[in-house]
Amino acid sequence: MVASIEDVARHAGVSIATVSRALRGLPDVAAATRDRVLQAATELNYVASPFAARLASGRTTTVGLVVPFVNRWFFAEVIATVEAALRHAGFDLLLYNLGDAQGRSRFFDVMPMRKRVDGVLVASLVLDDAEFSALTELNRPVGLLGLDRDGFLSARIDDVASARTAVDHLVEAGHRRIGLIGGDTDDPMAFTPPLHRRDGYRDALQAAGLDADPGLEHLGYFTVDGGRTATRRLLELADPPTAIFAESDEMAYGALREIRDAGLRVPDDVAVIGFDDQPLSELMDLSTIRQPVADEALSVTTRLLALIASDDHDNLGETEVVLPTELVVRGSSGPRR
Amino acid sequence: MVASIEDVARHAGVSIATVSRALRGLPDVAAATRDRVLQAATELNYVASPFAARLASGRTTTVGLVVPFVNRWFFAEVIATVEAALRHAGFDLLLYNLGDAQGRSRFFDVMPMRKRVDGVLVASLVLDDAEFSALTELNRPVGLLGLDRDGFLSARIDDVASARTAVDHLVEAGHRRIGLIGGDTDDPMAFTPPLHRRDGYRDALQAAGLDADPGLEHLGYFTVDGGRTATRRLLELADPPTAIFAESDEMAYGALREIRDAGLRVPDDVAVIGFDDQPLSELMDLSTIRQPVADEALSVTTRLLALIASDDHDNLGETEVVLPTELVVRGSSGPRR
DNA sequence: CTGTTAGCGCTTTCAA
DNA sequence: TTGAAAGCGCTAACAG
Repeated sequence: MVASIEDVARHAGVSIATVSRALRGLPDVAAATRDRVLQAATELNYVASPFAARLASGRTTTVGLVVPFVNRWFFAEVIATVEAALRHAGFDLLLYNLGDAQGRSRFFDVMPMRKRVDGVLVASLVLDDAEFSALTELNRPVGLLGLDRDGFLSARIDDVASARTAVDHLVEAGHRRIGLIGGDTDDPMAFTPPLHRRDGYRDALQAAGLDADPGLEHLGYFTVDGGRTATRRLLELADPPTAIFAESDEMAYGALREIRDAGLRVPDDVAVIGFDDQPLSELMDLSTIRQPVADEALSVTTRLLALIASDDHDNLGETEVVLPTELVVRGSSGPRR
Repeated sequence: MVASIEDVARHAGVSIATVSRALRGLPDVAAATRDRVLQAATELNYVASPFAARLASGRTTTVGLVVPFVNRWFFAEVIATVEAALRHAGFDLLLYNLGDAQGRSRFFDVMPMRKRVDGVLVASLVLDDAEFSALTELNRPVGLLGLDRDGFLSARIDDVASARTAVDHLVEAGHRRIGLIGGDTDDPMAFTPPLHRRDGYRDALQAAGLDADPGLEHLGYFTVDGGRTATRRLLELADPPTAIFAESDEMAYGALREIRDAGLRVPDDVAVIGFDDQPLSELMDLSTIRQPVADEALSVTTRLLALIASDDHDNLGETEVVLPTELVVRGSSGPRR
């Protein structure tokens, strides 16, 4: 009922091999022949069965994208960008969402991507050695997003330096007690930002000659509610901070709300800076660090596709790309009064 | 280098047919034989090549999910839910993001899903007859999310009634001039909510005996910025509304901001109600209509998988499921002063 | 430039 | 309950 390559061959009066060549745009096909094949294919509404092609060629024209979340801003942007780039290149996108810790261990255990992708993209996951091994054993090019590792393609921002920029900004505004709202670095679902942004925060304090006060660091779990709770704790301190650095905009939103609910003003009583520059942050008048998510995703996807297309999968070319971030100063971080 | 079914057969001392049967859990395999095969497979770290299996069986164990956006709350929730359900059932998720109008027409033209999925899920797209035909011609079960149509599985909420509930709520609070911030119903990327929510708005006004004033309806394009702009227009009216119904929470966020920037208070001067109940809406103290996105997505995915598993693809069973929404009253819609 | 042919690695009759 | 064998619909030598 649905046309196969044989139907097209018969229709065009050529062999199936010629059909295959013509349709894939291979060289060494006479223009006239190619036209005839193309027309036959169109008339029969033919498309090649991807599975037969994959089985015969060994190529899957599919890339697996592994993410820890899909419904968070950063990852949604990544998915959108990668999907578009793959579609453009004629590749399928197989999406793998790890979900929770259990899903994560099952994933690396079973490796559902085995035998079904030409390459893999992993977004912002803190991977242990066993997980890197599992990835390597796929024997396919791997691209990392938001982290890097020797021997892997990657694109990321400098989270440490960027966080430091954020905190430096608060320091320059005259703040001496600066709170941190971060992610859980021990979480089995840990992703990369919490680690590095916290380091940047600590670096900045040290550089400014400020004491690191563990009481000023609270967990916000990268959620709005987490940000609120952490802020409440910070405000309850005997000597509360006059400024807060939240490792994500979401947590910063929670902070803004909690500060105002406490009857305090932003930035006069407490200044706030976030990280990401989500679209809502402008609305919230939130100072933040802007990161070029789409550029990161596009960079590593493009290089991954090139690597897949090349015959030498070990010649990575430009391996580790670090993209610049930008301090965006808005109303939430005005100078200290 | 990587084990094939033959290696397992040799290792277990059986034929490849038996390996195939044992590994897929088919009946009529002696327990002892099955154990031997399973052990051999484990030892060799064997997994079947999905493409060979698909070619031979005709089944793809893959579902295509078509969305107009991936980085909006509703769709991100849908993707997360569908991905989890498919993974649980051992299915792959092939994600198709339409992107823009051009991408949309190319998509339905080329139908990249052809020959690669067992079923299709389409989320909140306003489809024309040609597009429905393209879907039907795939000859695969199709599930619709956020819309329905005769002969297709679907799960949705009642957007008309829900919008009416929102506007009724404002009417009951004493409002007589109620603005609408909606989506573009003529947009080629139109998705379903704008149409129905506007109808619900108009129904509610009519039921309350209020005149429909076209000047009170503005486009917010389902974005925060669009919501701001639309609100500005509404506030500039000679006789501005005392309440605004935004067809999405995002647009409502923009409205809240714009109202306050104009020096007005919410809800005393202008009340606002949104639609969706995104996580941020609680933070914003935004009244809204809560819709059970995950339930919708799970409902249609489950039924789609059942349909795929059944041999009679025309026996849809429970076809059209409508899930309840809930009015969530928060601070943005207090009684009119 | 084009055709012939041998697989790719499974599933599925059909027989035993 | 198991095995033999015929495909599934392509791609990729190889030959001409």
